[in-house]
Amino acid sequence: MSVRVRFAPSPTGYLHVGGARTALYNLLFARRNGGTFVLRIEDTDAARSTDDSVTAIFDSLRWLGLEWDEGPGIGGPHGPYFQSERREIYGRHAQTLLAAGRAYPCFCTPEELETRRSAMAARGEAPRYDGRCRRLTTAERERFTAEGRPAALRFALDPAGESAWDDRVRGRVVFQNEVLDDFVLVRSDGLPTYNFACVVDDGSMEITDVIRGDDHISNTPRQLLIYLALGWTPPRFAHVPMILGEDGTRLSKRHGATAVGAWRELGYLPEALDNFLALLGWSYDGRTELFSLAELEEKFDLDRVGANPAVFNTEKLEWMNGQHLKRLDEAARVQLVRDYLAHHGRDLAGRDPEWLATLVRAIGDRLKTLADAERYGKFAFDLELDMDSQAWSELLERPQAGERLTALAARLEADTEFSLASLERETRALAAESGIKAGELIGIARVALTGHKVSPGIFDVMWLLGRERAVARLRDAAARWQREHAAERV
RNA sequence: GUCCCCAUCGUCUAGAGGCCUAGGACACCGCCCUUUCACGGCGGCGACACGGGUUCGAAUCCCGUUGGGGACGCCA
Repeated sequence: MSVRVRFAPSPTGYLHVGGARTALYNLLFARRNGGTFVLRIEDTDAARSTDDSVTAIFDSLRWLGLEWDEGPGIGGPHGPYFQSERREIYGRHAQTLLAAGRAYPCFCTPEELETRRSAMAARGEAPRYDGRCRRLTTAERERFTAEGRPAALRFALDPAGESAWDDRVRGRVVFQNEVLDDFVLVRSDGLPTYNFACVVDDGSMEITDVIRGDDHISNTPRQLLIYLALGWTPPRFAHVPMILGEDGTRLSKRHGATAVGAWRELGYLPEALDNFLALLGWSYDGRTELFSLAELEEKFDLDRVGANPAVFNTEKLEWMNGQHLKRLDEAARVQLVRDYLAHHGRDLAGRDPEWLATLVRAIGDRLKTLADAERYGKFAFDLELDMDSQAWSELLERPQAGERLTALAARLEADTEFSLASLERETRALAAESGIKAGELIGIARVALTGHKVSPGIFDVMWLLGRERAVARLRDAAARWQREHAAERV
């Protein structure tokens, strides 16, 4: 039987990195095995599900390159792919269980259940359903129903025996059925609960392998029981470990950027994020770390997914993003930078394409994220210079900096060629004539031209600014230097 | 509290009884390259949680302890 896997997010927020990794593993497993990757939206909780979330999840998945083969917008033989549109299907299977005596109506109200639960907790007992409605006589049931009391449907659990499975990442996992209780299958409003909907859907969609976060491990025995009660063969399960925040606790909002969209905004590449996420729990050979999505599709293997939780390490992601950026050819890199800058409010429409290409080339490997293009290109984008105060006070300490900047300004003004080569020639010649090292002159020029101690190569900087602006900035800095020195001496 | 899961450098990991004086990567620290930073090269720091077994031999297998995580909802 060919492999069928699914990613089944509930649309109650943005796609976060944990979900993205689960989706990625499912897709990789499907691709590697020539299988089908299904997307299903688990929106049975009407109060918390939103259309915006659905859209955001689709966007993030597509951005990451995780295109589904079957699901919303694409269709397929097992639709619909929104749980909210599958009520009749759940109802049908609920009837089957009811008729078979594997489920029974429960008339307990949420308030009653809550009261009993807290009483049990106070006594130090595990909070479980006490089975009260299971013991109702037929007459009582009929009476309650006639009274119009709302009923949920509960699973009639046999506490004997155990539920176990061979997990593809953890090996054999065993639960004694007696630790479970008569859990709810269908809520009194007629909507299925997660466990029930999940089994009905995975079963009817012919899912062969369920790959999900290990926070679902304790749901698995219940789901197994439902499969059996329905007379279905359960899929294979693979529970992948959670992704934790830097402090070792479950990743959440307070850990900063956790949404896939947030990383996109920060200038990260989808392939870098895929690569990084894939390695959070999976390894190829312990040495190779850089993979494109295509390479992951070819090499991913569930057998090499570890069982221990992984901390999301932003620094490594940044490094990896830089590596992916480096591997791009220049045209692609320039295009990404252009799009990113435009998206973040930089109007580059009037710029010569070659100018931006030169900027990107000049930034070179400093580009770890697309946001670095803004950081290192700011000196050239803005008319006004953004002077770093630390850099300036250091410049102030350089002997004769004012005179040297003035002299450099004169050289540049006279340089009719104004090419990378001529700029370098003129700058080095001036340094030689002044009896100082080129590095000294370049250092002060860098601060004068860019306002920072770190920047792209200085000749690129000059060229990117153009003669007029470069000369003006050198003169401005020279004047300020003289002024502040004069003031100091007084 | 009950149940389940996990346990190798700060972090991600390799390791499936001898190849391990435990390998790689990020981060960090030196040195080299160099106009700075970054990139690249070289080197350094740095881990088998603990205690019992099993075995000629254990990071690897078993048990326990400790620590961490998760689940105990008419949420998913």
